[in-house]
Order: sequence, then structure tokens, then C-alpha cells
Amino acid sequence: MTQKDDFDLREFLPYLLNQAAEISSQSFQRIYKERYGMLRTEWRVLFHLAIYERMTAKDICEKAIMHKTKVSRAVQRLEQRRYLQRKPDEKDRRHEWLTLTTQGRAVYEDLRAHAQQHDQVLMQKLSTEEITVLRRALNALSQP
Amino acid sequence: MTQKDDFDLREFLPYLLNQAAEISSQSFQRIYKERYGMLRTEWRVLFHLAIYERMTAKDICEKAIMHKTKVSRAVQRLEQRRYLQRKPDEKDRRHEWLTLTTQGRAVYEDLRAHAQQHDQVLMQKLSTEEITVLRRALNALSQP
DNA sequence: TGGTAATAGTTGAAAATGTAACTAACAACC
DNA sequence: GGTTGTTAGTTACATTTTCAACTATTACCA
Repeated sequence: MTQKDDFDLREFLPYLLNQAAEISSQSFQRIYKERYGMLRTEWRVLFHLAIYERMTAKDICEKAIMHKTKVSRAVQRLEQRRYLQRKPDEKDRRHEWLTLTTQGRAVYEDLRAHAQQHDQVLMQKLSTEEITVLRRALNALSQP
Repeated sequence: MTQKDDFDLREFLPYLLNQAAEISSQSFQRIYKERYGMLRTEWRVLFHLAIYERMTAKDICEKAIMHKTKVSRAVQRLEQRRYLQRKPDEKDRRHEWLTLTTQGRAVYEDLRAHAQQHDQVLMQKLSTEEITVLRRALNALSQP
């Protein structure tokens, strides 16, 4: 199993990005999965609601770049667990305003602490300069 | 929808990495999906076999950090399309050696050209220095 | 040698995701 | 005011992925 081709997968950005994303999210995934039985889509929605306080599903789609069916289902599951509440907009009843419950916010606080701790561990693999450049580069690549 | 919490998702590496990975792989995905009806797991296996010439499923699992059932099914589909061949190891018949067919290699050559072109486009969003640091950082983060 | 453990790979059922079609509410134009 | 078009969000169905159990083969060791 020796390398033959001169093309190097380890320089192909989509591959590298995916690899790094998978591996670096594993230990955080264990936390939200084991402690709260949550999926990736769900913690993302939860975090957005905690950070922005009050959003419609559409807002979340745009901010988190998630498809509306993913958001719809994540919202359903978070509502079942009483982590969030829906309130239809009085002016335009197509919109539903979503906010976290006290319980949902408590779950967020716990997960956020773990997230920050997890981020610290990841950053130990990098120099300060690498972290700065990495964040800038990832943000640039995230613009469609 | 104004930011309330001081925690910034846009600094959380697993989130950023996932976002960048999703977005930057979309246009390449369209290529392998539309031209060859392939899945992400399949192009990855195909590329590994092209680059390393001769591997067992286990080898691919380790190199690509993919679960064995994913690899198993990707190999099945690639075999159905006659992109690869299996040969059981004579010494240890638990192992199967996988190699690309001529057709499989042709598909690889085509996809590789597109991959390189796609990478060029992505890199235009970054400076030379950012690219170097990014690759280094992603490789560091990919070590489990 | 025989019995248990380990390894490579497959399979089936359950869970999650993607796609497209759908409902409900509003907008706009004649 | 009624028809047509848009938008927010949901649902149904097909495709993928995950998880656990399975087969077949080899390794270990008393």
C-alpha cells in the first residue's frame, strides 16, 4: 500500500476539511448525544436560539445554513423535550417565533461549557497564529 | 434577532469546520453525483484505491477514517459499476485485495481533474500564506 | 489438538437525511 | 373581489447511515 499517484488527497481542501470536521467534533458529539440524546442538527438549533434569543425557523435556516426540513425536524424534537416554545406571529401567521424554555436554556449552558472546554483542547494542537489564520480562512470558505 | 449571548458560534472550531466543509464540497459533490451517480463514500474509496493502487477494505477504513460498513457498501457499489475488482488473499482468506479496473481508473482521472480545478477555485478565496497555514492546521486537527 | 479469542468483512433493522410534493397564509395584480 | 404567485413550514417517500449481530477465517494457548 504505497502511494503511486502524484495527486495528494491530503492537499485537497474538501477532503481535509471534512476529515478535520469529523474528527474534531467527535468528542463534543459524545457529550450532547449521551447526556441529552441530541443530534447535530439539534444542538445547532439550540445554540442559535440561545444566542439570538428569538428566531423563526427561516432565520435559523439562513444563519446556520441548514435545509428547512432539517430545521423543522430539529425544532419538533426540541419541542417534544420541552427545550423550546413556539408562538405564531400575530401579524403574519406563517411565521412562528421560537424561544428556549428555562430547561432548554439550562441544557444550553451545560453544553456551552463543554463546547468551550472542547475548543480549548482543540486549540492546544495549534499555535496562536494558526488559530487566527484558521478562523479567518474557515470563515472565508464558508461564504458560498 | 440580535445577538444576546457572548458565546460566539463563529469561533467554535467544530462548527466552523463543519460549515466550511459542507459549503466547500458542494460543487464537487455535484460533479461526482451527476456524472457518475456516486456518493461521498464512493469517491473517497475510489480515490484511495487510485492513489495507493492496492488496498484491503481495512486499509481504507484506517486511511480514510471511515467505518467498515460504509467502506463495505461503497466497495459493493463500485464493484457493481465495474470500477474495481476484488481478489482474496491466498495466505489469509479473510483479506480481500481491491484494485481499480481500467474503467475505474478512467473515472478517477476525470474526477481528479475536476477536484484539482475545484481546489483552485477554493484557494482563490485565500492568500498563499493562509493556504499553507490552513493545510497545516487541518492536518493537525485530523490527528485523533 | 481443541477450544476460545480475535480479525475481516457482510447483513438487517432502525434511525437520519434528502427530495419533492404538499398545506396554509399572505401579496399582488387585474 | 378573485385569480395567480410567493413564502413559511410540514409531511411522505426514497436513499443513506448507523448499530448490532452475524459468518468465515485465522491466531493463541492450555
